Amino acid sequence: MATEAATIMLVDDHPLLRKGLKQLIALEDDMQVVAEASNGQDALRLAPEYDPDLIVLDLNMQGMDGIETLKKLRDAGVTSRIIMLTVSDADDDVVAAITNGADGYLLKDMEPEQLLEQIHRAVTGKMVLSEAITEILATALRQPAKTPSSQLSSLTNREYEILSLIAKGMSNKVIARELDISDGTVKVHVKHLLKKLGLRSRVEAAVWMVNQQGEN
Amino acid sequence: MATEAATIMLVDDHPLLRKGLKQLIALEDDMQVVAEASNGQDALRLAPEYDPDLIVLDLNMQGMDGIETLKKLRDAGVTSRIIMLTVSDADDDVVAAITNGADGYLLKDMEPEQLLEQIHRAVTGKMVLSEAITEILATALRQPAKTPSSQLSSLTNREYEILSLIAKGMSNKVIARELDISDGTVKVHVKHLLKKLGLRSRVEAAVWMVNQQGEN
DNA sequence: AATGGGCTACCCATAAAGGGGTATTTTGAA
DNA sequence: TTCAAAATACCCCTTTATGGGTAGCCCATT
Repeated sequence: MATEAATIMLVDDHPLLRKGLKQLIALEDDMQVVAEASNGQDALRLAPEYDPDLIVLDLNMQGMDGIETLKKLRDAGVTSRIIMLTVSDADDDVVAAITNGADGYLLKDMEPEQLLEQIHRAVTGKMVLSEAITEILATALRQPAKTPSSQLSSLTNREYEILSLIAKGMSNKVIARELDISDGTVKVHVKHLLKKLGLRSRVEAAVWMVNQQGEN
Repeated sequence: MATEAATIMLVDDHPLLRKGLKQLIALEDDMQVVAEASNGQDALRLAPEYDPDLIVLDLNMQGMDGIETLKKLRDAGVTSRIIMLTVSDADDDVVAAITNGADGYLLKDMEPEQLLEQIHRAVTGKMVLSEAITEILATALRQPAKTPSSQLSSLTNREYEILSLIAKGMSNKVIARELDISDGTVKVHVKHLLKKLGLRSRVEAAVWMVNQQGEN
């Protein structure tokens, strides 16, 4: 990476934005765009093929959204640095992105020079965050009660109940019998609670919950 | 104990369950709840102080679990009769409870009347077991070989390593990449470690491991 | 009356996990 | 050196889990 130019893949469903970003990056002789994708599926296919140093991922895409793509990329073993690029500064998105393995979160309304500089920093392994984003994260961190990544309080009673049972190692079927509801319904609650907490599996949920309980 | 009401201590981390059980016992004029604890530590402190005739001990508690609490109580010289109350009918738990000095093992899904009757029997010195439990014990007795609950020490280095990663919430695929082996091999190790520990799923394994780590 | 959240339950699909087996290679201890 | 355990990797199969959708019902707020 020292002598060779850093490889970058762009993932955005707006051709114009990709083109602009590509030209912007082309100005730098130590970075080059080696792949482009207009959706999550293509990104998943191309990432392993090109194994870029950096992936710039749009958060707001049709179909598979950025967070979802991010998750799947990490699941697929992609170790490239990944920064999210978006117009949105929704708190939840930021937290979800970071907790799902994003290395940065930049807003599209940044000045091009600044954006380029941040991409530089990202390539060198630093976590990059827009100023507005750092505030959001800082705010989230200042609230000691609920952890940044996940709000236990955002769960409904039922979801919390089911999370507790997961943390005892129970399967959906067992939980269903325990609560006297169908296992399909349990699945729905699990689905929702995983999304709310930004976790990828019941195992993560169980571990997280147990640690949570242990701390209090 | 003949003329006076039998004294009982409840140990369960669910306040609701304690309350319900307490009210249930309050219906009987020959038994009274003299102490309550929501965790193993409190139980260890209160047991010598109140020296109850009977201790009803929840198996599935956060932090120090029921089995561990049971061991420590016996180690501390507590001679009260102790019955385990639980939702779990995991074979190993039953065996572990009995071999560690429990005088009974009841399931929480019993009918209240039946539960009360069993508690009565326990106070009078009889060993009480849920029906489903007796079968498990019988089966276990037929296989004298392997020791009760769970030996971390019986795991190979690789198995322990993988168990630790499971306790971090990782999937087999992720673990495979982490250790640079095939995910099929990870499955084999998981299979073996679950069998050795007498657990039914990676979630149980994760929870068990996290608790294990928290205690040490 | 209308809206929305929460709970229930199902549909569909794919991915992950679990449990049995065989087999090769490596490693360490007898 | 010989043997057994450990680690690796695959085969088979079934079960669980996950993620998307629609939809009805209840209840509270508007």
